[in-house]
Amino acid sequence: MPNNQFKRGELYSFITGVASTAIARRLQKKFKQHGLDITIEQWSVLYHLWKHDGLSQQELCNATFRDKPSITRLVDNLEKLKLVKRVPSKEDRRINMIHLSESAHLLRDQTMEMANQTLNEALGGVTHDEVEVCKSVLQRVYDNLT
Amino acid sequence: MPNNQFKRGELYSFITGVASTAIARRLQKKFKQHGLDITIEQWSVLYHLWKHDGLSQQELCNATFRDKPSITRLVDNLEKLKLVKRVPSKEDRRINMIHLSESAHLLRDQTMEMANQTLNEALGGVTHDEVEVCKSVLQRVYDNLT
DNA sequence: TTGAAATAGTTGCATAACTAACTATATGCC
DNA sequence: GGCATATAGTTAGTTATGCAACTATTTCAA
Repeated sequence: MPNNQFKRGELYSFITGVASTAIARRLQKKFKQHGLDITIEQWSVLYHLWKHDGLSQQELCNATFRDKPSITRLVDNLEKLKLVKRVPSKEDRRINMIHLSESAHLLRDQTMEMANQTLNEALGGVTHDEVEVCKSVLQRVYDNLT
Repeated sequence: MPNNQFKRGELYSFITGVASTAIARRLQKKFKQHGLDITIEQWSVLYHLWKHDGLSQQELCNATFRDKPSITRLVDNLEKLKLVKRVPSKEDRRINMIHLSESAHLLRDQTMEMANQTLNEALGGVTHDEVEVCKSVLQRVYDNLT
């Protein structure tokens, strides 16, 4: 058995090791099975644009917990796929507003259904309250490290 | 408020967005502030070797929830840093046993103290029970997806 | 015993992440 | 007005991740 020295490490190892990649990988696999060839990270950006089209890159950074270079490249790749378009703001020329293309809009329902199905599967046997505690813990850990 | 269609997406987005990279990167930043210049992923491998030296790469895959190429490359980089050494098994020549170097042993106490301190900080205001619920939810999500 | 299947590990390719350094535009103080 | 500072976004360099295809070794069964 590990001694006390390792207790915190267990939790860290668990949080970053389990939750992150397992869910993402599974979702991405499902996407591919359905002929949708985008990465889970690209999906997470589209996800926020589906909720609110025309977000700036900085707003996408905040929404997805990513830094600016990460969003720059994700938007690059989404533009290559013709799913989004950068539109410079007229009020503030430093800002790019990211707009969904027609095909990105069409992708939405299909993708949402698939994602919800997979996430329901993943959350089988977990109560709503437990989910809330889990989210709360993760949020506080995140905030504590800021 | 997002409509129902987005409820699961919120959770997914939260778990993978927050827990995975955001927390890991912030921990890594803290490590760096304390003069420890290894990545959080390298640390997670060392962490398991500190508990049990001489694990095979496959055992490290299981322990860290990573695939084989990831471990191959992490071990590559740890070897470059002279922190570990691959030792072929005599019983089964397919297997590499990963052994800690002297400097890796020396790193241990210093690192553990710092990691525990940082992780305690990260878990400030979170009760033991909440942590247990969180771990339990993540474990079940992981199991559901396996 | 020999050949198929399983297992351990590596390599190539693509995407993504962070840091640091950079450009361009906007803001605000003197 | 003009210069310092802040903000939005990009680029370069390093590390990490996933998948698919590969080699080498072991196991097992016809």
